[in-house]
Amino acid sequence: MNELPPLSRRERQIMDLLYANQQMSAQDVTEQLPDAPSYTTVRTLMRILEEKGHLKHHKSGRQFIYQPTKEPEKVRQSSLQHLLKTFFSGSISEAVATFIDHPENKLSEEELKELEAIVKKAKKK
Amino acid sequence: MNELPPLSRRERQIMDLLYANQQMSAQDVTEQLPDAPSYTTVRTLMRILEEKGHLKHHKSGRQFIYQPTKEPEKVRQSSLQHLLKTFFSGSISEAVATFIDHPENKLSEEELKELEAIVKKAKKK
DNA sequence: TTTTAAATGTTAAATTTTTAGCACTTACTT
DNA sequence: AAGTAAGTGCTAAAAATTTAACATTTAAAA
Repeated sequence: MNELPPLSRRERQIMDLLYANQQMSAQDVTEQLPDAPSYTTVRTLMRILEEKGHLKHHKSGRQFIYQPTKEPEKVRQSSLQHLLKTFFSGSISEAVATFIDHPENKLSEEELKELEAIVKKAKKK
Repeated sequence: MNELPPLSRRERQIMDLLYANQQMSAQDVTEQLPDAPSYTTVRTLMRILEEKGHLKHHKSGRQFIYQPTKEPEKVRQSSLQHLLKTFFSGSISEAVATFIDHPENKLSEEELKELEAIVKKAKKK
């Protein structure tokens, strides 16, 4: 299973929003979509995404609340892999280095602690 | 400047290859493209990408060698940002954690060292 | 319970993307 | 220098994507 064919431009934009927000109505998506088309259009696209198996929905009041079907963990993992392969020679540390290079991105206290823990744990092996 | 409209499916696939490989002929791309169409088709797409300003080329013998126009550093940065925002609540450490969770991804000696250095440097501030 | 506003269902046109054929050019080979 | 294989230029059809109008249903309000 898995290995659905790649998404179109709009489909990708919509799925990205859904992954970031966990669950959204067509309304929500319409509001957040860059260069948004009409509400009707967004609904059509989301219905298609559901037909293709990328989204599912349940009802809340009279509206449909959509969410991604695939396990977030797996999608995160494979998206990260793809990014690393495409832009960072597959190296996670190179990605972190790039992140920090950017002046706007400072590590929060919390993130720093978490990174330290990760490094410590990895060193044990 | 910047802010070119989002790429189509095939365009995205091709640009990803170009970012991963720095420079490629249409031949190279045709070989590596998933579910590849004909060589002629790939050439057309790359010409379009050049027209849109995403690629440039120079000649080598009789063939065109293409490469991305935008500064790799900027593209890396913004792709990483987008991924973090979409899948990791914007947190780089969460991404690293996810990376490590996956059994196949162990940190190489080198990567571990680099991560340590990054953490150390960040702690100074 | 009736009304009504807000949702979904259905359908189809417009546009963009994707595809590739054929003509032409050009750098190698002999 | 002529021939040829390997490339590019140009063009257009086919397919997929993107768009949205209009009809219908449905839950909430009066």
